Amino acid sequence: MPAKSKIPKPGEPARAATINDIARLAGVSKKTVSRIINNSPLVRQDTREKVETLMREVGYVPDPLARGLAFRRSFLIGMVYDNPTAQFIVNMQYGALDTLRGSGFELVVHPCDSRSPNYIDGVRRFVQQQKLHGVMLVPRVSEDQALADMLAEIDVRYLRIAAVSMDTPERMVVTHDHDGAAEVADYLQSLGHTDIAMITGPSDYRSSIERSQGFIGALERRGIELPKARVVEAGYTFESGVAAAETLLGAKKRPTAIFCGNDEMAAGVYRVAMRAGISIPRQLSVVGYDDSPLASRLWPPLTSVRRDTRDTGRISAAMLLQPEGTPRPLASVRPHLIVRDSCQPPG
Amino acid sequence: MPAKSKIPKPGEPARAATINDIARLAGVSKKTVSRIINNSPLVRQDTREKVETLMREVGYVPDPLARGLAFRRSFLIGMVYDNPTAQFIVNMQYGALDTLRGSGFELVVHPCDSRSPNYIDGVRRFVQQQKLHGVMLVPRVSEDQALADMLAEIDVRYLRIAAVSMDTPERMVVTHDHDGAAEVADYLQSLGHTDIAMITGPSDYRSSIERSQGFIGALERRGIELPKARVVEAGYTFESGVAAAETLLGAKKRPTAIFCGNDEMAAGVYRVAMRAGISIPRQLSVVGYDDSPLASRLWPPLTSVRRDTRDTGRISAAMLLQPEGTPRPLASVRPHLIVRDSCQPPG
DNA sequence: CTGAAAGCGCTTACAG
DNA sequence: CTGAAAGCGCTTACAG
Repeated sequence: MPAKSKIPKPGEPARAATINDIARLAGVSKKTVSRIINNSPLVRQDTREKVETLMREVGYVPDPLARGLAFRRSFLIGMVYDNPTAQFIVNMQYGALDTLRGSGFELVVHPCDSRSPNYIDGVRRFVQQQKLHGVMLVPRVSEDQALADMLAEIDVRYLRIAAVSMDTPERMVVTHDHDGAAEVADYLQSLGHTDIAMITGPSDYRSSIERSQGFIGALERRGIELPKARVVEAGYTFESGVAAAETLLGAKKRPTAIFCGNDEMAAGVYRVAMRAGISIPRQLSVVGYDDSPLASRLWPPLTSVRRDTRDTGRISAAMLLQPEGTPRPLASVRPHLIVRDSCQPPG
Repeated sequence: MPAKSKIPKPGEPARAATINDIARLAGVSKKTVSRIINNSPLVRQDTREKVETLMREVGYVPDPLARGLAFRRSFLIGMVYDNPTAQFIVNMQYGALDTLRGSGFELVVHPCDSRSPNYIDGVRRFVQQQKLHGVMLVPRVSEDQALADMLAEIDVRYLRIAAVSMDTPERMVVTHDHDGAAEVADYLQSLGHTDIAMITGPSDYRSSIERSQGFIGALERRGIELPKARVVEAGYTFESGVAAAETLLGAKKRPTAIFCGNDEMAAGVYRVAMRAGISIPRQLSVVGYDDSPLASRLWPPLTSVRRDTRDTGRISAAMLLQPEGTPRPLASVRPHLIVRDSCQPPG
């Protein structure tokens, strides 16, 4: 045994306790302490209690760096995303941290550009170098099968948040955008609208496809057909919403209601309507998706589909912390319509 | 020496190279490799080049967990904040990651509630358990001297982003909110406004104090006095902006221009003006602060003070990566006014 | 249920 | 300028 001074000399800063200190003070081997840290059942109940009390008294917390080195895996959860909506990202982070807090795990963020050709390489380096415990994949990167394949190949746990299931249940949290959009269709139909339009997000986004199909399908079930000219694809941005609205509202006969694939594009519709002197909701009803802070800042306050992003983050992180191979049903979060003042029956 | 098989058997997953592999392949000791990793000058140039080439070929990256354990310090930068504005937080994260990317450091986020009595304890645990390399303190937590004192006491590097300097230069990035607000004053005066009002943020926020004093001081220098009744304190939120605007716009004689301490509160003024039938900018000029996405979504687009948050994040992270004790002048980012359509000369 | 030995992949003294 | 030994604080086989 190397002669190591265990007693800090007076005036010396109090060194944080280690597993050796706990073992010595409790009169057990460090292996037993390790078993307790890792919740092994192979410890007598009274031994466990004695040691746990001691750890609490001393304020002992195992060093994640040392554990990580021995485990070959850190105590970090990565969040990978490529999303322009700040509030969505922040809520997702809050949610993940709600469940991580107190668990000894921390959240490492990794925004990226999924249009860049080597972004998957960037994620791989991130995950491998940091030996991440698991990765949360947020839309739209969550929809990228090549990314998921890469992660599976290097054998790292990941969780995909997406509009529909596209992986094994233990790797998915499904947000049911289809149903959220269908609820909008039902609402507009119930108000009496029949000449309805939609501004969709990019057609290579799964969320966008689901919102469009959910909306159009539900209208059809209620006997309302959406002509091709009433569906305009845009880019989920304010500017693209403006352009799409100009097309739609510049038509000889204007629709009486527009459903937008997100709130940003709905704000674009507001802008064009304002400039053209079209009154919302008197002459035009508008619905968004996201229920972002923007929705309630606009005038009139925008009716929109809320998704509980923070809860999605909570659930996702919890699934990543579960012991591997835990069988479980598909996890879901459900959107719902928040009715404000941007719709009324057609004039 | 333990007999360890260095050659992976065929079919075995290729184990990542370690410092031992590099040392053996290069024919030097691992200590020499370590010196190269850590940029020690005590290595002959040709040795360095030979080893660096090898590392590149093999794709060797030192394990941050092992280095962290030996250094007693991780390769993680923490970002601590308590801020309701999602875009601000996200931009700060982007900025920090701009400089962290490729450095081997990663960003760990830690939102918190500075009103909670034990939040400082929470930050301490976060910093100590993860053995963070450094911490970025974003407003408003950056203004909390008790937090900074705690971090100094446990001897961890931190960096404070704040409206004015309140620490040693190597620990500060100053955002000069005073000057941003003064620019607004000059602008409104130049348009001819004399009956001006201000909605301030909370008086215990340094940013709020600086914006108020900067605004009021600049007006005074131009001969315009702001009566007490024209300055209303609010809470940096939309709702508080609505309440403050009701007070200001309900007065017998309305001001012709209102400067708001942030865009959220300016959106509140828009809301009240809209409901009261007061036309912006014809009957009322409005200016915000932040230049958030909201500013350009509102109608009319809001004139606002832009702060380059992403750049602030970049600079802050860079300062945390610098070798300790690097002398340097005070770091600054400067705000500037973005003129849109929410102001005109008083009618 | 418990423990002694070896190892995870690095760095820090200490020599030379 | 370079290296052999010991250590950072944990866990994984392997024994008992």
